[in-house]
Amino acid sequence: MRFMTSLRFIDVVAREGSIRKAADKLAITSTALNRRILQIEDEIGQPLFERLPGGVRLNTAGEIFVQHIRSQFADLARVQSQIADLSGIRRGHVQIASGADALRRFLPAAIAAYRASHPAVSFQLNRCYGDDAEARLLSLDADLALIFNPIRAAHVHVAATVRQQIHCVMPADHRLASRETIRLRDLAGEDLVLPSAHSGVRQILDSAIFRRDIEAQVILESDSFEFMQNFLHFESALFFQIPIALDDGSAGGVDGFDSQLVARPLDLADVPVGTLHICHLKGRVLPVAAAKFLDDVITNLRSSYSDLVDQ
Amino acid sequence: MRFMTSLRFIDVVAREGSIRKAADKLAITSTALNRRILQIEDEIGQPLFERLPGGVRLNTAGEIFVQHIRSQFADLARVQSQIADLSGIRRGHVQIASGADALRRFLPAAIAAYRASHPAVSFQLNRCYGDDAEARLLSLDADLALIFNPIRAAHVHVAATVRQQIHCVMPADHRLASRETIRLRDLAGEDLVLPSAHSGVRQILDSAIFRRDIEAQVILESDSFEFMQNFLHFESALFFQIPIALDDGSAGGVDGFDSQLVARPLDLADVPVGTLHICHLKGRVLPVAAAKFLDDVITNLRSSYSDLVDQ
DNA sequence: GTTAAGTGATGCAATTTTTGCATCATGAGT
DNA sequence: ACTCATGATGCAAAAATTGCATCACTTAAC
Repeated sequence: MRFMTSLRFIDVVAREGSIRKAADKLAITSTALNRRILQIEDEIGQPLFERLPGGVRLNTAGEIFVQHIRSQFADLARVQSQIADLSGIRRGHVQIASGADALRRFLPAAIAAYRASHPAVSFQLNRCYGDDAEARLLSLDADLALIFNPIRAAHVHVAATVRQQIHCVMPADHRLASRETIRLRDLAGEDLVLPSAHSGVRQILDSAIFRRDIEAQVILESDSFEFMQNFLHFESALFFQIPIALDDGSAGGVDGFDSQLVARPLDLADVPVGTLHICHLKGRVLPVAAAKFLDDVITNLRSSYSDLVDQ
Repeated sequence: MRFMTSLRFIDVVAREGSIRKAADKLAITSTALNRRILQIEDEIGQPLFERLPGGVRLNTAGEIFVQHIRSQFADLARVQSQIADLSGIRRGHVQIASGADALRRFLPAAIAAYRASHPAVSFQLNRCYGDDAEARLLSLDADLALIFNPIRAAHVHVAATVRQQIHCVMPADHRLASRETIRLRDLAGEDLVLPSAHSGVRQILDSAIFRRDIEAQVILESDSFEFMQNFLHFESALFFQIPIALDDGSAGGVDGFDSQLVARPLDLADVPVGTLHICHLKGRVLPVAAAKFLDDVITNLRSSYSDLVDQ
């Protein structure tokens, strides 16, 4: 898109924080890039960047303008996918920011199913925590976000939510494996494997465990669910996930280990139910591909979980 | 704005329906313009215009794209006014589509009052009927619309409404001038001066009068309220307006005639109350100037009319 | 202090892009 | 058949963009 070049350049400079670095990335000289920026600033009538000794940084006007630029790019993508839809083939690119939970099992299956009927649609998945995901929505680096977390930012529109009770995962021969539900007091003396501090699961667990002053040993902390789950086959411990991150119905674990692990819900009396939020930026018209994929996701979730709430 | 040139060109071509005419208007050769369009179409990957023997016309893809272009321009205007606001002075341009009613007295006063505190804001007023106004909002040729009419289009957001009872205007010495309210049956045998068929006032009157089969003589029909009102000083007749089009409180008519005319409301039992809608395009972020002016308008209306309903 | 390494800005020449002229091909109206 | 309009295209002139070399400046390290 020739006519967007200057705007794209400004976006890159804003991200890189330096004209020279941005120029490298864009494969042009810093001179040319510098002049394009000066020209735009001249046309706007006000500088967009502060010149610092170590580079450049957006000023307030620049923040406003760059946000405009990003929304133009996002809208252009929507227009293109809409135009492509006219010729029958759905093209497009869907960018998703998701927590590790939904990335494990749910999204791979959902995306594959969608691509089966729309092979010209490509996807980009970025794993991130709640704050990141919301920032990505705002900067239009993500079309959709799946966050197991309270939503903080006002600019996020929640398209649907699923209530997800935290489950305790353990080897099938663990002494707690026979319980229907796990009480927090049962965790006393146990070895725990916990997700890292930013995780929504962790935050719920922390507030529940610390409030009750349970004495449990945290032997391992990781941001990789896969690592933690596999670790359990070598050392007996407890770790925690929400249903969407577990195999739901599909017989046999992906990695061949899962059959030796069982998941039991934490008792609702001890640990509040969490909520998975499916969101996009408020007020935004999504590209066709993203909008339809969102529909599919909600449909999938509705068939898998009774606790789906549209909003 | 150098970087918007090609897009602006496409917009003009779409409006003119001919590359050559658009080129004239843009003060360039048709060759250059033609090539820019071919280049954009090449980048989009699909033609945007149908080539007809008498010129060009947008195809479906073009409709989508031009709508995108217009929203880009509108959003750029918003960004510029927002950036200008940072430096203390509010700059901007507010485009208003309004029926003749509000254009008479209310908008001149409202705009003058606003400009008194923000002299760097310019205005463009276009008089039009309901359908036009809604189309202008959609094509982003208008930021705000004041329509005395039912709203038909789904893309319009109604920021506020004011109920306005139709008044009958007559010479002060008319036989009906002594009545508190005018009944429709009083109009039998009278000479009527009616606004033209597209007018909201006319539509309400038509359905009320025709339903009751009143035999009144329509001696004059015009789309100019000023003409109709002044006509009454030369020939005795009845004509109709809503309060916002009449002098509200300001002593002495603008044209020096008004003191000899009186307005009496039509009885609510005969003629339903109409609604003035103050609207903008749904989902749109208005430029600062337009948003603040809208606030002012609503504040003004609230102080003048008790029947204001925010939405 | 002094130096070195990073930054953005600027004059000038080479390059690329855009523009305008002349012209062609096509279709509608007369 | 003719005229008048339209958009498309080859080619040369004009304009804009780019890259090189260099300047002015700040920070960090020595």
